[in-house]
Amino acid sequence: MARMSGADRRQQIVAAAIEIILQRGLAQAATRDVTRAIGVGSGLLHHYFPSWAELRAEAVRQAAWQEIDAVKAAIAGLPARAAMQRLADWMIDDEDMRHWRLWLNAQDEAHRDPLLAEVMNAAMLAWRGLIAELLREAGEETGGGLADADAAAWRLAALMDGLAGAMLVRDSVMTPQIARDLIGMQLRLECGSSA
Amino acid sequence: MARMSGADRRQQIVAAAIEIILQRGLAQAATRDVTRAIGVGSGLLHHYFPSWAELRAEAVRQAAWQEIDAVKAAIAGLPARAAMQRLADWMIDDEDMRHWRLWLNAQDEAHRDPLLAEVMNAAMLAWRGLIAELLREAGEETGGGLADADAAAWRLAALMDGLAGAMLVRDSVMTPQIARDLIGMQLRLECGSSA
DNA sequence: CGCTCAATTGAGCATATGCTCAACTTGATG
DNA sequence: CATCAAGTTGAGCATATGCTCAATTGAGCG
Repeated sequence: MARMSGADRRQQIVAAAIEIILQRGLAQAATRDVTRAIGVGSGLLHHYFPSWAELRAEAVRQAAWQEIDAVKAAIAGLPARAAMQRLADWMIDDEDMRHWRLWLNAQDEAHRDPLLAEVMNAAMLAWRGLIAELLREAGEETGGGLADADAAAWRLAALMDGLAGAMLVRDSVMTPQIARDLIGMQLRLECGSSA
Repeated sequence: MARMSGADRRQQIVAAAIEIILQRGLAQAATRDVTRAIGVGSGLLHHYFPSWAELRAEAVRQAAWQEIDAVKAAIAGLPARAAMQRLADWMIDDEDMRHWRLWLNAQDEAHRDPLLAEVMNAAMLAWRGLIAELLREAGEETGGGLADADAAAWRLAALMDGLAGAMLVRDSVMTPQIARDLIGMQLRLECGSSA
């Protein structure tokens, strides 16, 4: 393969790793898949990442934060209530459930891998923080409500995780449309029945 | 190993497989772990189960239904509202999250394994059915409420899955106590604020 | 006793994995 | 041009996996 600067190569490896992990799952993805995908020797991967566990964790970290940033960008400027709905739609419309596959897979694997646990705890914190902030703003818009935005954010985040998990099972009866409605109803339960 | 009847041996293998899967995770559990655990040759396992995928699916099936039956037994006779709370407590108090580990791991893996998908779809249907039934009964007790018990059951089941997923991540900030409170609040949101 | 057949064995094959290391290539620098 | 460090290679080791198959064991039966 052509020469590359260290930083570029490193980033290319991470990007390839994300794709492979999406295709094979965290547990089945292998270093060889990554090196073959970008056409480099196996030694090169280990030159930039001492172990597969570290590359894997870095791949999940980048994928997770890319997703969080993308959602932030998608809701920027919207009033809080609309932003909340937009956020839910964004998660549901996700092509082929790309991000959910990685997110839930990583959450599951984080049970056995300390590096992944670190990454996921940070990402989950940011994710709930984003939701909580929107809920607080939405509460102010409506004038009254919302006793505990953090608790409501926990419930909404967990609900979305749970519905996504159900959606991911092959031949599941859970569809994006049903999920959207269930989340919408939850929003009304949490914020009061306006809108 | 001592001789055994076919049926007994088969069941012993499944039981051992459940333990191994709990320890190593679905993706990492191996036939050798199972045969070593009960001290039999590798050929014996394949005599009863043509492939690891089938044993694995059978193990998950039995574990899932054992859990559902155990919950049913634990809430038998209780009034619906109390039964709902008991069900939630049962899921949270689960020692070392044994059942949740297997449940969420299987749900995640069901994305790549058609056999597991079949098993999980059936188990999830029964699980939501149990919750929906309790919610309907609880609605009658309280006299009024509960517009859509099936939708509420979806939300409660998904919420529990999501919270359990968060709890499973190493060093997660989610604790059994917080989860219990969040589920309790969800129950009040769904059923109206009585109790 | 011998017969039969289900239960059981375990060496072994084909394949896969993470990671090492001595050697090679190449661009920049003086 | 020579030098040198950084980028890159890939054969190979140790280990692990699912599964096969010819051979062995042993309980029950006439």
